[in-house]
Amino acid sequence: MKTLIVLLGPTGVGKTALSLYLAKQFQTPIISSDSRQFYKDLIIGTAAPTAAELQEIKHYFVGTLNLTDYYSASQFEEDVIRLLASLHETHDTVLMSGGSMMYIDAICKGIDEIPTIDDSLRNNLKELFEREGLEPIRQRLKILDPVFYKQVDLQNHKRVIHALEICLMSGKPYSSLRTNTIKKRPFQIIKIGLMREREELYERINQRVDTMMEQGLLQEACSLYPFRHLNSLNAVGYKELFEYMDGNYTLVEAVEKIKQNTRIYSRKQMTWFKRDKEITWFHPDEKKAIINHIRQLSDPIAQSFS
RNA sequence: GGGCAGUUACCAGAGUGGCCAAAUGGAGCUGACUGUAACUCAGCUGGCGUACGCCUUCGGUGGUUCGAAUCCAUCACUGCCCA
Repeated sequence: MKTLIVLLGPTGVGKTALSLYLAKQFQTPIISSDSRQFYKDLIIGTAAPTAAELQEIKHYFVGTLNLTDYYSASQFEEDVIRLLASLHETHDTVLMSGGSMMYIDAICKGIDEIPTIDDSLRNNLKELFEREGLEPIRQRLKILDPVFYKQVDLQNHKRVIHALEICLMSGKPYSSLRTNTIKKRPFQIIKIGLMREREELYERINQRVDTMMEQGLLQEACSLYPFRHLNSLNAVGYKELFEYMDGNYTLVEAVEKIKQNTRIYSRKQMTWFKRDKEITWFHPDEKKAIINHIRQLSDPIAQSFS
């Protein structure tokens, strides 16, 4: 039985370090499921694996995208599933590591078929929203997809607009495309969650931000300033420094904001992961226990005894 | 030493007699989330209780009043100005 180990957890918990360790133990390459490490220009701010680490272990999906590239959880699903099919020919076990919740779910559970939205349609609705607010968009959604209209959070403009986009793009109600089926994968999935005491996690996050600044995060952000409006740069660590460059924050305030927003992000990740009952949780230091757990689940002989 | 301004919940900051456990923002906490998701959105945030509610708060103390965060006196502290 082929296996995919999914290593996940909040940002700063220590996924990268452990992923390198597990990759060596199990002789596997690493697939990144960190949606911001995909971009080749986001290095310091995403705490991407170092050049040395990338050389030591083969990584996929690290630094493969341009900032202007369109990408989505659905494309990630397609790309990773195809990649896994070929990796599994030579590896029984493959490791995926990262904290992007929806991207992880796209691999483990699959995501429904939904048309990709044209730029022109996207821009039209964006303009409408900026000009007249959300209400006209809600009203159109109510007509085109009354079912979803009842389910959405009507305050959440991103969801409301997107739902309407899909209705217009596909000519069908969005709700009719939402099948919510979990796709069967031709491999076994072992989900390992990493967790630390909150205080410990926050300390690591704060410290990591300081380290990023020492490594030149400000310069990295400076060079990306011209691209600040791209979605890929709507990311913690960059947007705060852009605010500083605009004169809205002092540098000290910006750094403090990065720390805060990283902590908030880590909490959102935990909220998402908490409801996934397939995850087995460990402290990152429990290497032996993690290895045993994986061996037990992936080794067919051990399995027959359990 | 004299004059003026101020002291409100974790922080900032409204409120100047009843509608005040006290606006708003931030932080914190909880949660939602299937395609731009490190996005976006929601709830809670003095204590106890599911709730009607009850109890303890607005620098300290003492008053006025049916009733005070709000008025008066006084003490303490902080800031600015004059000496």
